[in-house]
Parts: sequence; structure tokens; C-alpha cells
Amino acid sequence: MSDPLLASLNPQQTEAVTLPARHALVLAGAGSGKTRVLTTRIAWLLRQSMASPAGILAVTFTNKAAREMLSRLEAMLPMSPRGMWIGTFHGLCNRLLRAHYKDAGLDRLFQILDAADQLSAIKRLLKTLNVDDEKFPPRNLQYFINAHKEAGLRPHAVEVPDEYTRQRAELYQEYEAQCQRESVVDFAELLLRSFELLQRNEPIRRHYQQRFRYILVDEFQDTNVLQYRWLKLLAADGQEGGAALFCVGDDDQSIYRFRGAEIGNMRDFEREFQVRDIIRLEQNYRSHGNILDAANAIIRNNANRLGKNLWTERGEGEPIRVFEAFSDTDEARWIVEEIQALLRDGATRSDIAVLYRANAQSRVLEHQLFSAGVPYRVYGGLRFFERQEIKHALAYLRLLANPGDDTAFMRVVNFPTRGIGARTQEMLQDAARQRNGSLYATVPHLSGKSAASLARFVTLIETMRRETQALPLPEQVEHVVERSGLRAHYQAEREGQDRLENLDELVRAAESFHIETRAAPETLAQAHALLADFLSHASLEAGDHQAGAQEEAVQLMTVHAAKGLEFDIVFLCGLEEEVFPHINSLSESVVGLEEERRLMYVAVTRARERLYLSHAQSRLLRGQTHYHLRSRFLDEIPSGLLKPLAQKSRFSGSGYGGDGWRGEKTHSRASTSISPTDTFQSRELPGGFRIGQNVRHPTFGYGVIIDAEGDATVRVNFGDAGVKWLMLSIAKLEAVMPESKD
DNA sequence: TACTATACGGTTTTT
DNA sequence: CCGTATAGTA
Repeated sequence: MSDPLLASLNPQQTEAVTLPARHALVLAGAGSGKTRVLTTRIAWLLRQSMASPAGILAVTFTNKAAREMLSRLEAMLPMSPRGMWIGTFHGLCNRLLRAHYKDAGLDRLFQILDAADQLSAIKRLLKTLNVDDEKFPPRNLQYFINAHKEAGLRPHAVEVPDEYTRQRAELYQEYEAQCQRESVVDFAELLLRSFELLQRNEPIRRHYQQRFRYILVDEFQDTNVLQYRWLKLLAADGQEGGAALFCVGDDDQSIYRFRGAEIGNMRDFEREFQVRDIIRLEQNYRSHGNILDAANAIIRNNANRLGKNLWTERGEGEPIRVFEAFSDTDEARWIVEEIQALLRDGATRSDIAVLYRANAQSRVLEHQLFSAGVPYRVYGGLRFFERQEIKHALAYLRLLANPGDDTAFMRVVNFPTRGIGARTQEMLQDAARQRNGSLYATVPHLSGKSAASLARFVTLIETMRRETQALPLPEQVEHVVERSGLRAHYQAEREGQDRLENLDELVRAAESFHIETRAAPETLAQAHALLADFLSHASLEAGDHQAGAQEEAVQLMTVHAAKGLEFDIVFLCGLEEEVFPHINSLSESVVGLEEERRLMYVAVTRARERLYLSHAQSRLLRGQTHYHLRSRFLDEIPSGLLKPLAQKSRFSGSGYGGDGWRGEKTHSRASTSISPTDTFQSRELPGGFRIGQNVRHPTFGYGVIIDAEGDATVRVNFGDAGVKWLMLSIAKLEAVMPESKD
């Protein structure tokens, strides 16, 4: 009696999928089939008639994950999954607030501020309040506001241990008032506002508590305090009659603590919901054994884990290759050579990823890939809806939907330039503040020379509104792009070609949105709502619309960006102390280091077949050469899993000359053959030591030579043991070669 | 008002 | 080193 739905699941997956209506926590290791379990669980609940589509709420963090779930469900189910609430926290909150905008105290067409909009709103606020932005840096304030919202705290609830905090709380309050006045809502507000709506409006709360019988949460380890409270509220706090909460997550893959993710939620959930069913998915279907062994060995060094050990049936596979380069340039060049060799052997470019800790590291890699003519794609750049031309066009649309949106007003009032300069804008802001009205509404009350140009702008917006209101959405967008002068502006600009194409792409995005939502607005109100929906979509799915064709290319991205992805071949570079683990995390004691280690764990588990780890003796950071010790994470991997690659293997046959790494001659030859821009120092000291050289000292342990004075004294960074000046003639320094280091 | 020179500050990032 | 933000000048 094999059930086709469960046919290819392992026992633990099956157990998770077929649990009765109870709260459950699924600890799903990397590559253990977590999305599969989530979707199959939903399909199973429906098939067993334990739930109707309307009774299901599934929450994810990214739109991509939500879409993935939806499309898998579509393939599994006999019916359309449209009746279910499946989406991101923010998307679902937006849906909730649009449905109950009055009860939530919002305008029908409220707009959503993305992070950049929020920042400019804060800057504007400080300006109108005449607040010194040196004393209250806008970014700082933004963080302050968001952190408190994410903790569920309104201004009056903020703890004020000192005067400075009190002032910041006051600015938080002013910011809220401004948002309310302008009918705009930031990301954190979407969550907090819908949480408060449910909390204080009993009929609405009861409605949703009774409606949702099953709540499923993906990437639960990434939830913040407020998101967890939101879930608790919807699940009626675990009381009898509330929804069954099914949370899937991996504490070892929690890498967003810096933006408020609270791993403690997993333990809290377990306790507060008296979770009896904790299921571990430990069988990994992705990577070979050596890779998993390395990952397990690394993560074992973290305390306070819920505990989990990945295993596979795929066999141990290849050893993990480790390469020590002289410099970052050298490292990049080696990676590119290796990639070219792999491609010659038949590898596919898109199956190869190069991962790094910080975006700044992509430069050298890009340079080498570009020179070698290897197609590559860097992830994490500017996203479609965040491009300035797109934001400008959207700002015009926002003004059509909501003239009170001062952020949008300020963005385009003088773009393209209309002779409305800073002084005029300030004058308008002052007047608006006095009248306690929006910028837009204040314009007609002004007089004087600059008032005329402002009035022309308002007339332009009014005209556009009149001209577009009967048009279908895509034509509205097209019209605005044309009529606002944006198109003409970019046509006149020398390098405006890409921007023009993006504006065309925006019109196409409106078209597909129009088609997907199958909206056929009949009344004016419906047409307005459709425009508002499109604008929400643009704010909430900014990254969705990546410009640029899906070319067959090597994939470059940060480890963060690689979470959830997998590749046959992974290069993880820059494995040096202060780079990975990152210097800023090292100063945050254990918590910071443990998060870095989880990041390392995520990085390693991205690889299916082959993993390369590399580090460089010297690295150019912000124009300065740094000499770092190799990363402690490298040493946390059992040496039996590693295969050190000698410099030798690459110098022979790769055109650099030289015949080995050990010989003293090779040192200078190899390093001088590196490009002239490379600042790698090659001056030799007695005993064959150089700056950048890895060494070992009987007392201080491993270190790296970072400086030298004359021929006799060297400065060595011993990491935890500190930085020391040593006499070469006295100190028993031993050179450590990459292939001999244990 | 618009353009150019200097200072400054630089993890990770989704919504 | 490199982009951004502000100050100063045409």
C-alpha cells in the first residue's frame, strides 16, 4: 500500500509529513529536503481532508521560496493552490492590512517604503525638525526605529536609560507621525501594524484564528521576535482550538542575527507550545561524504546547538582541495585557471560558484574572470526595482495614487530638473510644516517666483492623473514615463541607454502583473487599487525582477546570498582570519564568532561534488596590504579530509615558469611574475623568511610575518597570542609551508 | 541652480 | 581603493 505522495520520502520525512494536527518542530539540515517536506505536508493535509485550502497559512522569508512552494504544490495537487495563504511575512501582512485598512488605521491606498525610501524619509524628517544629523545619524536612527518595531515596541514603550535614547525615541515618534500623515508604511511597520490589528481587534483575530487550522513556517530560525509573536497570535497561543504550528528550520543555518533573527525562537517555540514532535532530517541528498564530514566538524565547535549530524549515502567523494595563494590576485588567478581546466573537462559554467564573505572581494575575481574571458554573473548587485530610473518612475505613479506621499514628491519634484532647487524645496517644506499638510497640498497656498514652478509641477501631476485614470495599468506606466520627461531625459543622457531599456522593462513588468492578477478593473476605485497593488508588488519584490539574461555563467556571490542554493563545484575563497571570520564579528565575542561559523557551515554545504577552499598570504583591502593568518575554520576541518594543493602544480604548465614552491628562488620568481599592480612583497630575510610568510613559534604557535625591520627583526601576528617583534637570530621561528602544515 | 572638488567611511541583507 | 555626501564655486 505504497502511497504515491509519500513514495520517495525517507522515514523521518514521512513522519514529518504525516504528523497529526499537533505543533511540530522539524530540524532540517542543509540539503535534507525541507521544501519537499513542507509542500508534501500541505498536499497530505488536503488529501486526508484534514484541512481545506482556505485553512492553510504557509509563511516564508523570500518571494522566491514562496513561489517555489506554490509551483511545487501546483504540480502535486489536483486543485489550484490559490485559496491558500502562501507568501512572505511581509506579503501576508500587506494582504491583511489591505483587507482591513480601516481597522488598521490606514489609508486605502497606503504606500510601502522600502529601506532606501525609509532612509530618505528619516533624513527629511530631521531636516524639517531642524535636528542635527551629526548627532543623530539617519542610518543609526533607521536602525533604532526598525529594531524597536521588530521587538514590538512603539515609541512610548522604548526604554530610555539616558537623555540621548529619550531623544531618539522622540524622533521615532515623530517619524511615525510623519508616516501616518503621508499614508506610508515601512517594512517593519507592515508586521507591527498587522500584529497590533490582530491583537486589539477581537473579531478579526478570532476570524483568522478560526480560519487557519495549519500554519507552516519555513526557515523558522530566521524569524525575529515580532514575527514569532505574530505567529503565536494567529495560532491562538497554542490554546485548544488554535492552529497547529509546523515550523521547519535549522539552527545551524541561522545567519541573520545581525538583522534581528532570533534563534532562541526555536527553543521558545518548543517550550511554549509544548512541542512533543521534534523531527530531525539528517540525511543529506546533496553533498558527498567528505564535504558533509567537514561541515559537521566545523559546526561541532559551536555551543548551544539543538544538535544534528548530517550523513549521506552518496559515498565519500573527493577530498576537499585547499590552496594557499601569495596574494588575493594570485588567489583569483588560480581560481580562474582551475575553472578553465574544469570547463575544458566538461563542467558547466552555471554549476560552478565562487563564494566569498563580503561583496568587496568580488572585484579581484571579476577582474581575473573578465581578463580570461570566462562569462560570470555577480549576484547581489542593484536590483531591478531599486534602480534610480525605476524608482523615479514609481515615484510619479505613487504621486498619482497618493499625492500625500512626500517621499515620492521630493524624489521627482526636480527630476528631470525643473528649476526647483534646494531653496525652493526648503521653503515648501517649511510652509507644509506650518500648515501641517502635505507638500503637494501646500503648493497652491504659496506665492512668489518659485511658487510658479512648483505649481507647474503640481499641474503636471494633475494632468497625468487625468490622462491616465481611464487607461489600463501598463499604459498608465508608459504614459507616465513619457509625460514626466523621464524618457526624454535619459535619451539625452550619453549613458542613458540601459536606463531607457529598464523603463521599457518596467512597462512590461506592469503588463505581466496585469495579466497575472487577471485584474479587469471596472470602477475607478478598482483601478486605483490595482495601481496600489502594483506599487506594493514593486516594493515587496524588488529583487524579483533581476535585469539581465540568464546567461550560462560562473556564479559569484556572498555566502549569505548562496543560502538555499547548491552547486556541483564550489570555490570558497578568502579563508583568512579577519576576512572569514570577519573582523567585526570577532570583536563581538562568542556570539559573533558562532554566527561566522554557521556561515562557514552554510558555505561548505553548498557543494555537491567538489569543494575548493583557498586563502591568501597577503590581501589588498581598502588600498592597504594586509597579512592575515589562515582562517581558524580551515583548521577545524580534519586534515584527513583535505588535500593541500601545492603552488607547484599550478606553476608547472600554466605559463608562470618556476618549478616548485619550496625552493628559495621560486619565492622571488613566483612573486615577481605576479602583475605589477600586485603589492605582494617579496624581499627576502635571512633563513628564507618573507613578509606574509606563515611561521610557527614554540610558545606563541602559528603566526604570520607582517613586517620587518632591517634583516634582523620581524613583526609577527600570532592571532590570539598577539603581535610580537622577534629577533630572527634568537626566536626559534619555523617556516610553515602550505603543504606541510597540519 | 547646477556642477565640480574634497572628505568620509566603508560585513553580511530580505522584506 | 572607490563610491557617496556635502561644501564650495561658476
